[in-house]
Amino acid sequence: MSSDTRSAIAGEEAFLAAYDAAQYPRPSVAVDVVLITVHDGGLWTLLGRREEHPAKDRWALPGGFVEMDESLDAAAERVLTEKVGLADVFTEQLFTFGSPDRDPRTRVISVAYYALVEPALLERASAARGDAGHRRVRLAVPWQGEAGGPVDALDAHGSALPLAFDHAEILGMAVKRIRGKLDYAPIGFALLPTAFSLRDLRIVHEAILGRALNKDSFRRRILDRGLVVATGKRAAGVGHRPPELYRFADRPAA
Amino acid sequence: MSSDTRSAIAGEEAFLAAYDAAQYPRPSVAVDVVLITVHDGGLWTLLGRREEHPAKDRWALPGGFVEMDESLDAAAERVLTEKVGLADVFTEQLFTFGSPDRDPRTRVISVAYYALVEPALLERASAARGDAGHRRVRLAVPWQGEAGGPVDALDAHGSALPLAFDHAEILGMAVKRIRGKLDYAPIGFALLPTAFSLRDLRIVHEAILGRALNKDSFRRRILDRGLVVATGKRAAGVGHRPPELYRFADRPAA
DNA sequence: ATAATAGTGTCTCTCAGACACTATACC
DNA sequence: GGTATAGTGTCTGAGAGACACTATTAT
Repeated sequence: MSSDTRSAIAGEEAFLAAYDAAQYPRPSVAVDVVLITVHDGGLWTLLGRREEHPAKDRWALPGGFVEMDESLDAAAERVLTEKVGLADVFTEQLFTFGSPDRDPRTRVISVAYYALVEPALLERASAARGDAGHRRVRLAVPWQGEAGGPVDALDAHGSALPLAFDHAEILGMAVKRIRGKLDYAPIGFALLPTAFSLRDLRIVHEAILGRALNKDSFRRRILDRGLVVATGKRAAGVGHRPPELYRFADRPAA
Repeated sequence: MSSDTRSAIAGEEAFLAAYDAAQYPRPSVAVDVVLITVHDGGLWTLLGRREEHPAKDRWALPGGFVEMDESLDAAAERVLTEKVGLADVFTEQLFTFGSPDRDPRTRVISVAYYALVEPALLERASAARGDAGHRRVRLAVPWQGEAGGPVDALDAHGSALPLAFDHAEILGMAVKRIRGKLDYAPIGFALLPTAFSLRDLRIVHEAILGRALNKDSFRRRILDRGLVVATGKRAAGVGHRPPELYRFADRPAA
């Protein structure tokens, strides 16, 4: 090690020792997770009714503050495990929301994530922790394509639930991102069980895109890309000719 | 106003008055801006040599801490004005980087932005504030398509500059995002002056994508989409047949 | 047998790449 | 006139939509 390098490191150590992290005011940083599933031909997410102020009695995404020693990804995973009871789920960072007044308590910057999960898993996780108050709710997207904008969450009667903070915007950003990504990334598979028919996959795509797709060219496009592999099995008891079941090519057979 | 609503608001006010924002440790939040321009057939960005610890003598993106009363977008704009001397530039949020150890001082979460600017503007801004130490440097992208990964910044001799913190990752994310967005968003125009030839636009696209494009089908694709309008003017003094100059259809003629 | 969906074959349309050809300003 | 690039016309191949047709299972 050169003398130059040694003195440079000593300089840095001295600097760090003298650095006072508390000298500037700092915001709180949270993660919020948009958990998306496809069920009954539509998009659903998981929301919890807030029992405390602020935004008491409004519906909010599962979230939590980022610990000082965990990465953002780790915080999102922790929220999924602790608040929803889900692990090993496809999760990606979405966008960071940081309006100064988005939370009335104090400055809270929220790093939003989205996660994709098959309906059966979400159902099980949601039922197992019903006490936490999280409920699966249907999304109503009021725009076409990738226009973007806030998205409503509907209760069982089809009325829009009151959402906390800017969570309608976060939901909208999640839908926009997933729609855009569907074209070139194999994200449909994260929303399906290991074995699925091409019809299942098409319904997932249609739910994400919010429009009907051509049955024949969808089939050909998916098969031509080689992303799915036939399992040789067929669905049973469907009331008509049973479809071949496929699996995602990068996922080992069950 | 109902009695219920009144008491709910009183409850929230009491809650907020009692809320102690300092009870949990909080990270610092910064914005870093990847300023991208196309020049000489390649991608360039603006970096400054750090004069202080940490990462002294390494090269860093222009950035700064987020003030408590400004939005993230406003912080990015402020960095562009104060540190680079640029205003009214196409700017979008890129990604948020939050590894616990990315900055040795303390926990710093960085919300990265990218901005697109035409080379003449950047040259002027960079020259006018040469004292700040920001320099335009060429980017070398070591991967094809949208594979992603860190990106090198080269000095005048073509050697990679030592970059501060995780800024090589941030640069990589910016290139990846711009490559992906080029297909469906009219971002090429932000990198060109008001009037430009289709050749200029193609060179911008080629620099972003890192590969050559077919001249004829590029021309047709751009014209068919109706994104550009002929100005009726032609370039002069180019040593060969002068091309028609176009302008972006959504931008008024100069 | 009927209903209902799975799955195939084929035609057309659009679009991108390839390539040949003409056009035009500067030297 | 030579050179370099602008710009056009046309062919081809890939891929998506449309549609007719056959296949197969449950009832």
